[in-house]
Amino acid sequence: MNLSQLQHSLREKVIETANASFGIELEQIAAEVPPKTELGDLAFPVAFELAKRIKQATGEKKNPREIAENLKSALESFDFIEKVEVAGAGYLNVFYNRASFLSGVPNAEPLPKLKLSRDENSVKVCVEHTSVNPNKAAHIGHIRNSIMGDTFMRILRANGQRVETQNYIDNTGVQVADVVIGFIYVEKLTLAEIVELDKKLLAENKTFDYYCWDLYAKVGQEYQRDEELKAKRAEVLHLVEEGGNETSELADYVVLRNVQSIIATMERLSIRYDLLPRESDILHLHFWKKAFEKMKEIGVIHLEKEGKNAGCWVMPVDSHTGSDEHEADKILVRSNGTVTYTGKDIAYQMWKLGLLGLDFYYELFHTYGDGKEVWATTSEKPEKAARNPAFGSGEKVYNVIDSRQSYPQEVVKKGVSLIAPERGEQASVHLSYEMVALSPAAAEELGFELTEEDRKRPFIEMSGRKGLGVKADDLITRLEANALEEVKKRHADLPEEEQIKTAHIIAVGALRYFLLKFTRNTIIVFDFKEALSFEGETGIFCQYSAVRANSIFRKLQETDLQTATKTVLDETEKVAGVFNSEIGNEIWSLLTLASRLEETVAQAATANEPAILAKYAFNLSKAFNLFYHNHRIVAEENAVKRAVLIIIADAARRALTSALNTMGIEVPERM
RNA sequence: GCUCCCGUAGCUCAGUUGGAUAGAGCGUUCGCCUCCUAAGCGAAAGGUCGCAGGUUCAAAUCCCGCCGGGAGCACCA
Repeated sequence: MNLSQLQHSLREKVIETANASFGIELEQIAAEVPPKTELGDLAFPVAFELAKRIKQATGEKKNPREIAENLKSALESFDFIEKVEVAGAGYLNVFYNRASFLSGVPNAEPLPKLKLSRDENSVKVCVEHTSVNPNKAAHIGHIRNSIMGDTFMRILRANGQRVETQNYIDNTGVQVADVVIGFIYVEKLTLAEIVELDKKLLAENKTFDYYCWDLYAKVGQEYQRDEELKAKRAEVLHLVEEGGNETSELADYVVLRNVQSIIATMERLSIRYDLLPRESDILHLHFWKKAFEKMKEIGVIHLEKEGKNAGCWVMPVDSHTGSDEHEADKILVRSNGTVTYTGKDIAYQMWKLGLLGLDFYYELFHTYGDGKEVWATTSEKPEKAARNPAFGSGEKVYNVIDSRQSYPQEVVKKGVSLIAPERGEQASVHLSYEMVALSPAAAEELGFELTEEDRKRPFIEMSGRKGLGVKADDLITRLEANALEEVKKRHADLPEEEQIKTAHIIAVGALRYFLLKFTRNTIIVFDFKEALSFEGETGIFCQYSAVRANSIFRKLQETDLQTATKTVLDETEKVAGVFNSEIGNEIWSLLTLASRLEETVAQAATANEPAILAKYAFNLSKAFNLFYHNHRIVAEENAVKRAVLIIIADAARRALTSALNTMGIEVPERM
């Protein structure tokens, strides 16, 4: 029996007993972890609730402690239970039998459900993340999106679901058009010349996406003083959308190179994709037309006859009240007959959920070093028979998009649920998160001049248009360099290749943890000092803790773990003695924390909150560091104590390693 | 104007479906490497949980009203 099963049984028993003894039917009862180990392993504050319910039902006033005493005996009969105490005003505190619990630990897999992720029968869900406009390099804000999405994908997989990861490519948007305008009208380059430029940049060790970053900002400035240039946007945008012309060919190249860059950047952070859906294909394959027909058929949208929305197809959104400035209705088709972004998004969301009745064609986009493939959508049926896996049709779709998009996401969700009420609103999840902004100091460090007013602001929003932001590759490179310096200090004897590899793992751990430790609706005000810190609550702290744990087992004989397992199974009484000694509570608390991994991963999944897992990894690391500091396993002479310590250290390192892997953080050999 | 988010230690943040003495990291002060890695460990100082009401045996958490900060509400994408 594992911990969560035990908890479940205890809960059931409490509910059953409450019904039998007092005739009260409890739906769900709270179980919590007591604030201190001395207070037990699990607490039920259920007696308070019962006292209230009894009073309501019979008018009889009962003391919560008395009620708790009644429930106590019912729980004590369980196998793994050492004792049950009534504490405080009426808490029911449960103490597990430590020795018998420990004997079950060595056989437990750290994340048994992890294996199910390859099960073809498990539920399939889609997670869309990254979706950077392919007109420039990715910055730290995009990285938050990708790390959030990638980690959430890992959490879902650890919970046994099949997950398809999609990175949406908006290749026909204005941002791309802006950079295209920059190339054609500002830089006055042809496609052939751009290709040449690209090669030249490569030779100079510069990158195309960085060049576009600067060009995009430059175009933004040009727009401010050149109205004519700005007027070209609509024309260029139209050509790009239409396809099959010189401008769109140029755009295709710009998009391709930027997408390649973004994928390379993300791979540095261990982030990969299954599919790159392209907006142009949604247009060319007329996804919207199909969705539009369905919406008209069902009557969820209507043609506005009069008023300022006359001639538009609109969908009512009841969560928004209308005003003079803003209508309560959302326009999906403009009076000129073209579809809005939100309209397209509804059609696309339907495809993701397998509700549209249309599909893309696919082509191989890229193969990662280990053979894993990324596919992209296309509009044309490929000549050779496609050997791509089936894409889309998720039971549930998670869109990782920042909170500023909450309103359009709500409209999409609403629209889809109206078309397919059987799937409802819960099929579409907007995994929203707050933006990453810059502290005024960080903005100045990047060379931006701030006004007095700006300096007083709590944060400065990043802006691709202004070229203001911390580029992802720059930050990763800086973290790697700092880590390498430290690794060289500590492990001068290691071959350089190893040092670089270690530094890379450390840098990824630092960055991923940094962006995961904040809950989703906290605005991250980026500060270089904090982001580059290698001490305190960091990914490095967690990695270091795991590395130390592993170093214990490097020092031990290979047979020591087996011997310890046997000892723990055979010497139950002596093991109990160890737990009853003065170190008992401390080592036990580490063990129970380690055993809570599975529960924590599940919690992170249901709460849609990766930060829960990050906090867990940090707390587990902290607890292990304390344990490591207090006990010398290798030198321990008492065989039983040594065995207990070994089993606990092993449980802790397995749980920690799994937790970190679920966050996409590796544990290096040495650091 | 309307909707949503935030306000917890000097700073940055956690705080489970309401629960026991409100926690962590950084910073400050003071200790700890003859010992499995000091990227570590320990100790001290630091709080009117924005303000004011309400519900409850119990409120940082739920409700109402204020105050302060942010985002969104396009025939833009």
